Amino acid sequence: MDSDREKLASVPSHQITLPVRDYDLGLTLSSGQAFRWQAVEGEWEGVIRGHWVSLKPVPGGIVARTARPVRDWDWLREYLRADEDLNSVVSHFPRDPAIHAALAACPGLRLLRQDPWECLASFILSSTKQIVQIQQIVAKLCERWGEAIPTADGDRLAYAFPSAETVAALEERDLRECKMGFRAAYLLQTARIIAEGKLDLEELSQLTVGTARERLESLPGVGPKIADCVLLFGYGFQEAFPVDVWILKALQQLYFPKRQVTLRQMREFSRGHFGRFAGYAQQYLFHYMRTQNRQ
DNA sequence: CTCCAGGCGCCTT
DNA sequence: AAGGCGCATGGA
Repeated sequence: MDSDREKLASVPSHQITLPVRDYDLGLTLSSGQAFRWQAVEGEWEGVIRGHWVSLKPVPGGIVARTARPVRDWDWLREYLRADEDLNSVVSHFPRDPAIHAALAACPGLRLLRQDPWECLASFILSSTKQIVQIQQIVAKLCERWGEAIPTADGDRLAYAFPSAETVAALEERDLRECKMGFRAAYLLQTARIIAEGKLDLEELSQLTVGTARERLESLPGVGPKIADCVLLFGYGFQEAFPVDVWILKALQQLYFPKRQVTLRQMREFSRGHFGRFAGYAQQYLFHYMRTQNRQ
């Protein structure tokens, strides 16, 4: 019986159902950690490590459809962190009113585990841009310079995220065509450093979070905030706590309503206060602030 | 029209 | 160490 199931599971297929709970797929994919997801008729279409995939929430799980038959679905489980137990993460949060409100405001919000290069490049492009605009820039970059890949419906194509080597071979004006402005030079220089092997992105996952952060911050266009985003969303260093303008507002308003606190002091405070899964707490506070601000 | 956006690098104190 | 400013671009 079990061996039959093994055999069935290893047969290449265009579809799989991943069992998950406490998982708001739409909220997670549109929460500003990844920039390539599009809502199409109740499903979410995107590209993960060169696989076009469509995801649909169903009771008790997520149904994934691909263009080509797939034997090993680990890339998808890893990306969605499908095996992570949200309750055990939340149990490590500090018990304060701010976290409580943020948790209540966005149940089922998750962290993704993205490809490090795509994550790094995307967040280099994120500085002083709104999420919608980052999505547009990344879409242009992929359409213009990414490899064309098949989708589930015949003639329509999707595009992979261009590799560091591909970007490194371009000129700055090629990148500026994608409307990324002054970020073009940063992306190009960073791509060349990686393509030349001067920094090994694969190796970073084996370092301590502090050393990995130092390496990332040595790249042009990568400061503390972007480094923390890459550590959190691309490598799964769950203690990383990106501090951007929204989080600054959130911490100021929720934890220091009486006195003005500098960005540096906020980084200091967040390191001590939020614990092992600080990155998850950050994502909840970030999204909480964004939704509050909408009205 | 002005203001600001999931910042960073460089230049002053 | 800490603060101010310019940087491209587009949406509100």
